[in-house]
Amino acid sequence: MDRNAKKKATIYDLSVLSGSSPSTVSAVLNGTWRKRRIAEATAELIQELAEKHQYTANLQARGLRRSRSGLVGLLLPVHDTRYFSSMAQTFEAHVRSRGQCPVVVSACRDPQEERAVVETLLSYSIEALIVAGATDPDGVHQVLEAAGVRHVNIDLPGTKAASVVSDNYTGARLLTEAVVRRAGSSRPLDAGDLHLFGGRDDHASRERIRGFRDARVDLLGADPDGCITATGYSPGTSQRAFEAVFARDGRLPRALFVNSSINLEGLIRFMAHHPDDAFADLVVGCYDYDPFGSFLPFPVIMIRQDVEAMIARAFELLEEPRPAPRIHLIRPDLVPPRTALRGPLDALKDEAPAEPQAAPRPRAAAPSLSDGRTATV
Amino acid sequence: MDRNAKKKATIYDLSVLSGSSPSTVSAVLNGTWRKRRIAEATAELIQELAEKHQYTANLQARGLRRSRSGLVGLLLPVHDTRYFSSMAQTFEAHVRSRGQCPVVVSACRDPQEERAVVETLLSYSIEALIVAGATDPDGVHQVLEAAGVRHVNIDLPGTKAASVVSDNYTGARLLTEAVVRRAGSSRPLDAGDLHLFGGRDDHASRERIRGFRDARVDLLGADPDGCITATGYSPGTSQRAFEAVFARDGRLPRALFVNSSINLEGLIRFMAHHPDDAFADLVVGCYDYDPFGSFLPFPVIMIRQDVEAMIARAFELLEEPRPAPRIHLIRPDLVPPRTALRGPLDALKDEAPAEPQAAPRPRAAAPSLSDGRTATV
DNA sequence: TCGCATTGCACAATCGATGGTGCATCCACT
DNA sequence: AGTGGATGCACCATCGATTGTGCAATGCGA
Repeated sequence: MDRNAKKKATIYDLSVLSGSSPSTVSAVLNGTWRKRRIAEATAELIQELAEKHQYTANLQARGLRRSRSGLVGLLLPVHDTRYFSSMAQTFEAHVRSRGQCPVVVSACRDPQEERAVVETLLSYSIEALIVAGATDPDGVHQVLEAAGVRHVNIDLPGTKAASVVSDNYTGARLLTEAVVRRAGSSRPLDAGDLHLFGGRDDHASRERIRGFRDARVDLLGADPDGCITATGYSPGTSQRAFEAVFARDGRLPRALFVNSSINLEGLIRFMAHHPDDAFADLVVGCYDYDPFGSFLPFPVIMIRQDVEAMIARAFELLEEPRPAPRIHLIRPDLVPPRTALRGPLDALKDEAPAEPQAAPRPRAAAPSLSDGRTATV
Repeated sequence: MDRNAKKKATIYDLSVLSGSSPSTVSAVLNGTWRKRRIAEATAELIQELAEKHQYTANLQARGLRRSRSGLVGLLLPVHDTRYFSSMAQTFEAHVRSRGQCPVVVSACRDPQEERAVVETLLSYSIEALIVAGATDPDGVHQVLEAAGVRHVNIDLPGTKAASVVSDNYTGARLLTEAVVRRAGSSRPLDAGDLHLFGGRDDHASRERIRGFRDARVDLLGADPDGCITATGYSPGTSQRAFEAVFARDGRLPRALFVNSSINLEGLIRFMAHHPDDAFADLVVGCYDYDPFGSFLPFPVIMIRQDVEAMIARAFELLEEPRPAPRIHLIRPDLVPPRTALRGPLDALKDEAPAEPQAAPRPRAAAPSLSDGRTATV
């Protein structure tokens, strides 16, 4: 209640209380006290006092002194995608299990913002950083290298640091093949019936486009122009791209390769404005897995990037003293339409009552919200 | 390249280089130099040197000295949900626009973890914290209050700090009404045909259940027992709950109120194992909006919590010197089936090429992945 | 009882930035 | 020349924790 924020206890407070010196207190509380031959009794006393006064170390001071912070960072392009949010979820679990503190920040795919965010993290003596989907991984690398901070690219590779990347070429081939097979099962598919939407000029998009083209040549015997539309990673732009093609051709292509779930959002925006028969025949392949995206009213074949494996590999690389700046490919999985996969949330302990329970009826008509503590906007 | 992480330049380095004292350098570089009557020429010299040597302040040292860090935190239960990931996205934009550094962490709905995470953040002299969907907001409050750190609950209210919460009662009524209307339009709906799944014993669930019950009585004239199954916020548990009801009744209820998109994931897991006719008649209302969830093959009416408004209000409250510990309700929106709403990603500048572009063909059959820098897993 | 090895701990420097205080210097004016 | 007020900056303590070093007290054997 008091605004007079009671200052947190410090080792100096405890040193006065215990009659020991600050250095002794410090040693006891950070576990190095045996090495410093502190008597067991002294240690116990200090630990009790610490407990009693709710001592917690000032990590800025510790970080300043040790020039390391216990922070491990994940730099994302954006949060609001199941691909990246599952990455954040997985990342946090990994960092926690190593007793460190995860920090997740996003940089909006803006190279300047990426650098700025990394500078900020560096100023907090971050210990390691996973750089996910960075627009300018090498620029970020430069900053991190100069500061001597370990880092690994993930999702989009750089040329100067180790990178963990989905096998986008193989994934795209698989996806294209699956889409062609599915769309061709009703009636023969023409090469011109298969379009790719989404992506920009980044490594992932290039590889996927390459896989798409190769598979199309192999399976449909041709690779006509005008069937690839780069829209960037933006739902709005994607929607407009679909609208444009629809306006031009009077219909959507029968088979779509959608470069990411963000672009798939563009497709459903399009969908919201068009009658169902625009989708009657449609088969979609989509890079990135989204559980609900897998259950749309038309068949959506997805590629699930193996986020768990990618993060695990990234942490292995962070362990290595001098990881080579090469690309580590992780094979993604093809996900048939209407498939509900488990995700990182399933790993959470005790997230729910052990067994589904019938909810108890409220004791009375307790208007728990109408007791004067509420307001409406 | 060098592993010998060149130490970052400090004000002491610059003080030697410039021939001024460290305090002068400090004043120049943090903008207080006019107040300290430093000569313009001195300031310019130091600024040039700083630029040249890429000086960036050690924020841990600054934080230690000033006992504030420029960090603003968001504590989430989980990342991997569009509701919370959109909250993170919105939060970051707000914090950035205030020139501070956003930090997003999750605590897995575990009260212990919540406290621990907050302790950690406190140790970094975090300046303010938004506590979202905390299982034990008052426990968290106690820790924060003791440290004198401003904070606001969001999504789930506490009794001791200001809270910004969706109007869950009204939202649930709206949603229930919409579901009943929709499901009843084909043939009359019986009160027993309407079940609620999901939630646990938290404020949001209680309010939603209250709204659900009230609406059901109003519209269907009864509120039979056994139609509410609390599953917690877990897809797996939800799935099992649907399976159990299905096993018992041989079918799903015709109308479902699903307490959150996490529970809706349980429904699609169920769906993946059952033939389509189990869903022929189904009408679902779901709390939380997920763009893809809105386009499932059966009608899904959703409630979109106004994350933008909630975050905005939360920041207003953080401004206030002593916000009262009351609940601020934000009205959520009813979202008809197959609706694609804009989200925080739409606010990102220049996320894509201005106009959809045809992708250029690769210059050659450049096997950019087969140049020896790759590996497959 | 002397000497030497432990044992147990205190001292003080240090990490980098901040900000209150105070001391020269210079100019203007009487 | 002497006084007074700017002007421009240096000095130093401080934030809290860490860690190398050193010294008193104790124990033990000779």
